[in-house]
Amino acid sequence: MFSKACEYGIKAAIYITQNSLLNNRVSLKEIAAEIDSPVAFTAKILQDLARNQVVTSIKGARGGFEIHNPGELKLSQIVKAIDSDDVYKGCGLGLVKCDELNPCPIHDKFKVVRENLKEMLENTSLKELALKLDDGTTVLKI
Amino acid sequence: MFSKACEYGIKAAIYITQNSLLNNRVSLKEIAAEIDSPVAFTAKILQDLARNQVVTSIKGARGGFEIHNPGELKLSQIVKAIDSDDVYKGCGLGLVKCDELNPCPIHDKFKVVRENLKEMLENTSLKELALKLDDGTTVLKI
DNA sequence: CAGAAATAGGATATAATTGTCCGATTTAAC
DNA sequence: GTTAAATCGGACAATTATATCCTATTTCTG
Repeated sequence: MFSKACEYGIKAAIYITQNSLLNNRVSLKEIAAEIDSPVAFTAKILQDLARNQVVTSIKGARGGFEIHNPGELKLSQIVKAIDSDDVYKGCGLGLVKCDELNPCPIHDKFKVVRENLKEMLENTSLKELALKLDDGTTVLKI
Repeated sequence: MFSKACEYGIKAAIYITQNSLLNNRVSLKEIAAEIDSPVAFTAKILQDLARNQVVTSIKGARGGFEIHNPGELKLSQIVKAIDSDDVYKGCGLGLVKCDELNPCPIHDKFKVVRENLKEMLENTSLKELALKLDDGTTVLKI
């Protein structure tokens, strides 16, 4: 469904949020360890998210990553920044001009799924996901 | 959502079905032309689908491809054969052991989407999709 | 039986994704 | 100011996905 980069990006954002809610800045190394991802690859993804204003990066000693608007930040923004919004907006068969007027054969059936995914991504905030980590009901690795 | 190979596979299966319903066997070249896909790559995908008993391949002159059970054949079987069923069964964050007991943070929300996709793929027959091509309400390319 | 038309399948090429390495830069702390 | 701890960013490597090419094999047709 999502690329590996996007999976890492979501996990990283959730972990950063969990810590930002406690006013706790986290480093790349710590993030990668906590979400079980390759450090340098995760660095690229976080750079990308920083360029897209999803996370705030602070350089230098005691630097790291923060998320300032976890309640307003939605999963859709992360997915869009990393994978593009084709996953929840594009045609299921990859047609470029698939729409109501010129639909592909699975258009109607796929539209429901796609809308469902879109709503889910647009309505899920990073904050609510981080809180599930806080109360120990969910995990980020294994 | 699906790989390119899977998109080609679905389109090919729909086109083959449309013709099999008319007792019309179709060749690789014709399929590739009709769904606008690279010929040799499409050949590999059709081999794969043939190995998985999704399509029947007939070798030799006047050979080609057929689908014998379009009413019973579901999209899920094609997706599973080409992309594996992880798309509609796996964890949204790629965790190997994500389940009700040890869920990832997006587990509950993603489960709904995944189930939705799964139902759609398992309930959609190739026959019904081919019929939409027949009546001209849908297209396979552009 | 010979020839042509078709799929099968192995080898290879190209592109995209995933992952690594290292030097440059920034900044806090002493 | 110097040093250490960070991110940044460019170059590279490995892996997977996509795509092509060529030969072998099968089978219909004449």
